Amino acid sequence: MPSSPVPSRATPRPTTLRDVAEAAGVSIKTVSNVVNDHPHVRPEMREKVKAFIAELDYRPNGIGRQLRQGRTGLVALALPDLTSPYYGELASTLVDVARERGLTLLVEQTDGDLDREREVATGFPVRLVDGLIFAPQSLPVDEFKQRRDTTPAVLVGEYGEGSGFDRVTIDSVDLGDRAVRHLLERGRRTIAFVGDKHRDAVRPPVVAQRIEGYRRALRRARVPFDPELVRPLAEWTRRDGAEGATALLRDRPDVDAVFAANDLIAFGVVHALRGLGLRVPQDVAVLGVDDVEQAQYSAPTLTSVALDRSEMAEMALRLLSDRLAGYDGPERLLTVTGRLVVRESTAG
Amino acid sequence: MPSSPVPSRATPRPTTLRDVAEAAGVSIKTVSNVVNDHPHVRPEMREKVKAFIAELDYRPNGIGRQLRQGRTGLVALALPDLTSPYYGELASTLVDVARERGLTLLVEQTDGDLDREREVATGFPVRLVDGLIFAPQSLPVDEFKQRRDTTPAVLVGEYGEGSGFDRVTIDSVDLGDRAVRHLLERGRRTIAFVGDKHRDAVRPPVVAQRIEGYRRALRRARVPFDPELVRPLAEWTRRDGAEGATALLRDRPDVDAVFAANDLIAFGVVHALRGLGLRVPQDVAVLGVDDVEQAQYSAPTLTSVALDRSEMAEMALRLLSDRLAGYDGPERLLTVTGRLVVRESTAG
DNA sequence: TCGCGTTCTTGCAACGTTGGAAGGCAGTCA
DNA sequence: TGACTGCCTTCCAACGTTGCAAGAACGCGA
Repeated sequence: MPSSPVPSRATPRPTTLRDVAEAAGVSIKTVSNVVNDHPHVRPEMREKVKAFIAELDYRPNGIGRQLRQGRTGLVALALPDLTSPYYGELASTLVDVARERGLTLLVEQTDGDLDREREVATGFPVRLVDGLIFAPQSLPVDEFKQRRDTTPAVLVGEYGEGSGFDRVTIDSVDLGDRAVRHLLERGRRTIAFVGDKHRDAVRPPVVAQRIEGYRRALRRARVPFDPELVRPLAEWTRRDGAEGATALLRDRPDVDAVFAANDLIAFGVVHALRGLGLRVPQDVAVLGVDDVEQAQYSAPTLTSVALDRSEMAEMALRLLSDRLAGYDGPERLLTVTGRLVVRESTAG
Repeated sequence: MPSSPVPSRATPRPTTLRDVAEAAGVSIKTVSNVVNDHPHVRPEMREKVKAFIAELDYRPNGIGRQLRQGRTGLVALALPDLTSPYYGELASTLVDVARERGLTLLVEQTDGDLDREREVATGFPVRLVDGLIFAPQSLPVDEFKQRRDTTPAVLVGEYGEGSGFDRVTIDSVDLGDRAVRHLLERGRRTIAFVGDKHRDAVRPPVVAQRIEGYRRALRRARVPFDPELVRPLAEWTRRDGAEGATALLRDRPDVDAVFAANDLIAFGVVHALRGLGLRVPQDVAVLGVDDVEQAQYSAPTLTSVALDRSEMAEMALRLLSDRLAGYDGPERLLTVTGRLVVRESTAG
């Protein structure tokens, strides 16, 4: 009994070079030459083959091509969390810039979790990407240094000093200094830092640097450093920022300014202060970092230190592209500096 | 003269099955059997090979494997923009859910641009992904319907009625109805809709549905529909929301409530009202859609219609996984309904 | 008519992997 | 000792593509 050939709605086998070649009555290689605009094909033949390509909707199979060429055009982007506006905006510009360079990003979220970051550093269990753009939070630098995976990697963020890898970094000491100097200039003297963090009893570099900048500004202004004003948070979120501010004001009702480690924390802080009946900026000034879009629209609008995300994206991809193109020199470091954007939350 | 064999710091060729096989003195296939936990390998041999795998840091080359297996485990995610909190949060959960299912997402941004969306629909010029999750904005459904690419696709959002594709959709008529009913219940009568939009003189379905819900609620309450209260915006952004609100209040100083098409617009509206010296909610109540995280922390906190992003992500990946697993039935539709979350911006 | 160069086209091999079939070996039983 | 069995290992082919080398067709001049 002949099997009834019911045409399936299911994915038929996609068209391959061979199909086009057979249809056009030429060899596979000739079709390949047409697809890749290689010479040695008569114009009329070229046209003919192109017609068949269009008719059969042939599109090269990336896998075959990449197997042959040894590269995929894929780059892994590993960052803590796409939902935070900072990383979301960074990822967004990275996707665009990568596209311009003919690369496609593939996204991994680590949640800043040590194990997940370790996996990323070790290398994905299956080799698929040509490169890695990585924004680690918890991973000890020494561990990353011993990475055996040989695909080029670019580190983004304050993390990675001494790792030997290309980096796009932020001068967060300077950033903290500028932020706190601004608050001091506005006459504030009891300035809290909200967003201290520890991983295994060590401050991640981003935290250490922002606190160092904070202390540097205080020192210059001869305002004594008060450890009680440096407030820890479990996570840099609005929620924890709000909780942290509530605790801060219970312990130290005398604070007149808050330097929040990022804008999300700052939003949480403002929210909590409002709940406590305190006015921003009259009673307490608040300043954040990242200058996320929302900072221009919050009430009050938020003073923040802006970091140029598209510049960072450009830099990261330049570093990576050079490695992919074979650059084999010593690691390179590009640094972004913050720009203070003054708004209502620190007025007066 | 012998060439000096300077060990290059450049990417050495990664370890392959062949390397491991040679090192261990067995055949390639035996190593492959060990890697894939296949039978017919003596335990001691298995251990021995595993030792060499670890020593040489062998990890299978994804391309070779996928070429053989005909699939990549990659899924393209095409959405307008990662920076918007709604899409950022959606992408974030999609990435996580996909990971659980052994899939990796590869991100494309369309900016809601017709040409970019057309490219996505047509299929990427190089075949690389097993499936597509797509949130279109501008593409006419008829055009998508004629898509020749045979990789399974799932549409996310109000878009896609009659396309014949699997969809995860939002009941935005119901959503608009609930939102406006809430405003009516609070005694508001002059309710504006901010966020009308046209593409080629046609409203995208998301807009059409929210406006229909708005009108339905008015009709039920016997409040006459006033076209002047339906306000167009070029983009659903904070900036345009603010501009739209300014224009609205100039034309119609009598409005007592704004139903914003999404939360970003709502933030812009609140910002503009504040600039005009109007109080929210006393003078004008404001309500948004999406219930982004920030809605809980803005001042005033924002009433919004929540959409369960993780439910949507689960649904989208379930639909897609089934197709990848060979499901070949008719298209399926899963619908998410909104949940009103009442906060300060519509109080009193 | 032949040889030669040019232009176009084809065949072969290889990238790294895995399924299936075939091969080798040791042990068991007659 | 030989045949058989079962286990372990190897060999072969194929996935779709492209670089290289070789082959075919053609035109032109001698």
